[in-house]
Amino acid sequence: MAMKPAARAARSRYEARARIAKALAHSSRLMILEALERRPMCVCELTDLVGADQSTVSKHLALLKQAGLVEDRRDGVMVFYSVKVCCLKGFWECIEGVLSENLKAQQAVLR
Amino acid sequence: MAMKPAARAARSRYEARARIAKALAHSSRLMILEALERRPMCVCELTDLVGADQSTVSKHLALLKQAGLVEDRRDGVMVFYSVKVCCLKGFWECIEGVLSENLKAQQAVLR
DNA sequence: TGGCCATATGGCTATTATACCATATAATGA
DNA sequence: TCATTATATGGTATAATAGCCATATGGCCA
Repeated sequence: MAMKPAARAARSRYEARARIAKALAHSSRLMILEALERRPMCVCELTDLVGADQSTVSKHLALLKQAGLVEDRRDGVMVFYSVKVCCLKGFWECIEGVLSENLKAQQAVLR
Repeated sequence: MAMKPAARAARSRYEARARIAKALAHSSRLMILEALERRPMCVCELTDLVGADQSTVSKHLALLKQAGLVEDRRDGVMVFYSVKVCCLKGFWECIEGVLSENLKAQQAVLR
């Protein structure tokens, strides 16, 4: 049976959201994002930071860019990436909130 | 070469965060979370909502529970799930913020 | 122009995620 | 106890992701 139009619209809204969440769902990308929140950095610097192959980091950056989370600006030979959105604070708070609640729950079990 | 202790600690913090983000990175799970923010629901109800196999929904719920995002309570034959953390609002705001900025950027290109 | 540096992309493999089906488990009531 | 209903789990096929290597691309300077 075909999905009703309203259900289909709701589904695609969740899919759009999930695409953003997926971009945030990798430790290297989280590391990159937090570094870029301090200041723009070139790929080489981020490659050092992450400690993976340059091509791997480049692909992570392409993915973050595709999600609209970062933007790039070429300066000579180097490409500098910077955070594009100003609303990641809520995300970090959410994540840290969950982690601290999980920790509390775990401690309650041990006690 | 071995990673320095500080770098290792930072990495594992990002991995913990990424585990939470991964749990949020699927449209069905986002749909489930938003539904559960309104009220607790049993698996059967969520199965109808999501429109996937019952076993699939059950696995999504197990994953959300494992991440510490929801909790379950058995009531007779049924199991009711509810949102455990109170900090998802920041997440939704973050996601919607990104989506609306992406939309703005897209419109600017067309103009 | 030719060589060099930084970055991006294609190709491949290994791992992980997702879905469904079949079936196990748990609780209830006849 | 047995059948029934709700949920969870194991198996398995397929798709998506992530990593590295090799190489292409783009810009700079001799």
